[in-house]
Amino acid sequence: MSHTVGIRQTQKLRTRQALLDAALGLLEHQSLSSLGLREVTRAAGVTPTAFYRHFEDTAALGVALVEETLGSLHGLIAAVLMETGDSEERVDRSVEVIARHVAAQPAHFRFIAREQHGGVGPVREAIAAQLLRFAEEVAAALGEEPGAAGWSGEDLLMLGGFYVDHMVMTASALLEAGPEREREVVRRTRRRLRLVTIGRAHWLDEAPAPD
Amino acid sequence: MSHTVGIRQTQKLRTRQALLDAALGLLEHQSLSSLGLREVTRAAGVTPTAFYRHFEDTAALGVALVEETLGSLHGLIAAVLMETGDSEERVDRSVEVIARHVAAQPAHFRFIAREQHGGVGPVREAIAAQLLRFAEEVAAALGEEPGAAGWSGEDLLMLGGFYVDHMVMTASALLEAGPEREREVVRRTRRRLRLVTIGRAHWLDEAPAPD
DNA sequence: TGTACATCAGTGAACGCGCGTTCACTGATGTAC
DNA sequence: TGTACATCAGTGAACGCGCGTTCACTGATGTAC
Repeated sequence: MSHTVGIRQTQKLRTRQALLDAALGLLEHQSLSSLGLREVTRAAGVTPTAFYRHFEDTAALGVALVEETLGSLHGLIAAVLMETGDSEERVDRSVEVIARHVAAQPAHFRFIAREQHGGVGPVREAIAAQLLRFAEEVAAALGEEPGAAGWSGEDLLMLGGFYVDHMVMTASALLEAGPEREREVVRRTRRRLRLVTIGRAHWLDEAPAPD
Repeated sequence: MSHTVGIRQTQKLRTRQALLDAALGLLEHQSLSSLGLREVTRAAGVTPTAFYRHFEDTAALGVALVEETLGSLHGLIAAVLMETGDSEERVDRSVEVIARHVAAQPAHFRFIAREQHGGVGPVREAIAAQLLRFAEEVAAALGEEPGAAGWSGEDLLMLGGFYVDHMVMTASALLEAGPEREREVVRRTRRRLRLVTIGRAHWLDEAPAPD
């Protein structure tokens, strides 16, 4: 009961991680819906039957990969947005942070970009749920800013979702571009976000009818 | 030589279309990379070997589907953007046009959204090429507007790409939402585009340093 | 128009292969006393 | 601490199945004369 961890559990978690890592590697060049169970176990160095000790099927493994990629990121973007400095600085910092994360874990983000609209329902839903949480976090962070005075909750969420969608889009574009075109993508993304920043500054002056 | 069409060619095209239609139907619930050749021919009502008379493999069929979906759309969005009326009207019209097209051919657009970042390289490239053409067309249309005086070619292309990316994003969101949440997605999309419109109006006043 | 030959879209049998899943098992780890 | 039993992560053989691709073919359509 007062066990530290347990050799058995440690080893089990190690195998589980080996399966996740092997799958992630294979998913760089294919979609989850075509990923084979045997293919994963072969790459992980275990027998096909061992797979069932960890996941019901490859879809369940996909959901676990979503958690691994996005679960630890909560709070990060919102924190950057709440840093001191003017809007432009903060936007630039955000883009930088995304670019760095994508460069550090390219396979994880490629997986998210690929499966966000992929053929495996449970994985799509897991990604959508995580991205919604991000949008809410960003909306809350934006709501703290002086410039957000007078903004409705709905508009803040619209804006938060806008930013999150662009982060995903940017991550995907960075992966597609490769290292040599990265600067170009970063530059374009900054300009797009600057456009949004300018729009935000004049939103209340030229606010639309409530529709 | 002065043949009208040729019975043989007519029938061949009919079979080819049956393969494309069958594939599109199957792709509503799976990705191209997991689509089987036999699966397609079974749904189309021909033998597996007949497939090879039309496509080298399922990737080639995917590229053909990209052409079928996006090839006929060129000029359409640009035309809407060049209509008379103020910015807000034109934006609303654009969203309407997208929503109508997506509602009319949901399977085609789901395919594009799914495969834009999917596991099949040639298809990803075909989609990227078509979307770049759209971005250039939209940029050219925007350049014609009085409000675009003073904009650099690069910024126009940035903006055109921005709009195109959002069209794809919107199409995908509409499909994910289903008919009952469609109004909500349309409303949110309009607000996002309005934000961009406001940003555009003040872009030159608050233009960034050339970086 | 009629005939003889060429073309070629689609057929059907056959192949070897890797798949997901089942089952009884092994042996190291965990637990109770 | 030592022993006897329970647990359970991973094994290895076996299964039936659908896959992509090959090949020689058929018979309707096209063409040359």
